[in-house]
Amino acid sequence: MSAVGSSSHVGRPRAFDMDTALEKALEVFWRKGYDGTSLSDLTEAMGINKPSLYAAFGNKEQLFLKAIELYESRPCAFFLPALEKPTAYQVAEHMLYGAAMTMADQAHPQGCVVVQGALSCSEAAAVVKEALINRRLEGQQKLLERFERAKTEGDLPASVDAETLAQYLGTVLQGMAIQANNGATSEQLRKVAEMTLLAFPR
Amino acid sequence: MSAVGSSSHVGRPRAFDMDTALEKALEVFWRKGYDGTSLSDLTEAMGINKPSLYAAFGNKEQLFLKAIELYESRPCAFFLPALEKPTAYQVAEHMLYGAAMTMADQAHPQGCVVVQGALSCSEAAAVVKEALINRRLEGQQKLLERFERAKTEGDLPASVDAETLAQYLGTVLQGMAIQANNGATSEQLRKVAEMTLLAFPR
DNA sequence: CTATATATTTACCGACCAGTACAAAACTAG
DNA sequence: CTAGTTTTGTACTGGTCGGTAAATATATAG
Repeated sequence: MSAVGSSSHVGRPRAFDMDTALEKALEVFWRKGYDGTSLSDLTEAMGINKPSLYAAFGNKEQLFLKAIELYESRPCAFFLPALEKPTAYQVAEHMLYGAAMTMADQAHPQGCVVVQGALSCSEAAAVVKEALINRRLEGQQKLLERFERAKTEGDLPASVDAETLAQYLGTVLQGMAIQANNGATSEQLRKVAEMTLLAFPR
Repeated sequence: MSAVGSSSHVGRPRAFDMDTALEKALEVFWRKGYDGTSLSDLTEAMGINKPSLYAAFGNKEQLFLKAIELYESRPCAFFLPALEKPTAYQVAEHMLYGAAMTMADQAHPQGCVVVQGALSCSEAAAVVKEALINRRLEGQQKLLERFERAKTEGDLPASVDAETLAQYLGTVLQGMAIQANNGATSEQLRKVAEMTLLAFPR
């Protein structure tokens, strides 16, 4: 039964596109942080009013978490593919150059929303702060696992401390987010990436 | 004329110590950021009420800026002395180990208030955001000048790009602030500092 | 057409925001 | 003592915060 064919929705159709509205929300959170973003900021940027926002996304907190998911799948899309490069060195290389390119990109706010979205924040932001910490730690954990695999595959010496190596890389990547907020250009970040790789065992 | 001698203040004496009150304010701003801190948070932590705060410190913005000055003269006091070490390498070494020690210290909030006090923030925080960016850039500028001096003094090869070296060090130091917020220990940060120094020309 | 379901608009809620007016309190100067 | 000065506690301001109730608008199902 049931005609599939056309977009079969009962009731008044939504007058905005959820994905582009979420993009707009991400941009505001990215630029202003969770605490610094008001619902008025959001509704204005998204071009909708509050009841539509709440009906579509839950509340401010849930909207933020959905925006972070979008961030990781789009602006920060260089991360996961970099993990699949053939050697640990190339993983680090692609990660660092990808970050240098993305974080200073003038097409969106500078830095990384996972770093700066709720770093120091009010108690009202405790949930999103924890969520962002977990994302950062998960990213570093993925690096660690990749580097341990590299040790078994032989492209990283067995003597290497993979934990510290992953933490070192995480530190530089997160530091680049601050540098981008300071106004650093992609070219400057690329040079920092180069220097970072000098400490990387081959 | 005018008797100096005793504490010659006209009017009702202040019932709190401005310095310890400022310390308390710093701790709140450090933990919650500028946007995330309310005046109630501040007055509660400082043990005073709002009119006293405004009479003594101006307003929230000026209080924050004074707290940052205190931060740089106390918790972050390792920075300037590190610049006076005899070689560029030792400068970097002391800077990195000082940061590793300080940023994960459990005696106060983790990280660095100059990094995380107003990274992404509302328009109401624009002034303090700019002030913090300037502090970060000034710190990096001091590193740059120190490294250029090292080149003339010969303890850094003339071929070294001092600008990139200063930016690399700034990136790692700022990244360590994020790592400390992630829960990294001083010991972990010390290992990151060690690895950072591997890329440092001697 | 009617009934049902969803989205939109407007107007509102209590709570909290940064900041202040005012009067009582506590000190020095004379 | 009185006069002058500054800080204190209390109470309040207009504005904004995140979130919602209720009515209206627009679609589908039959």
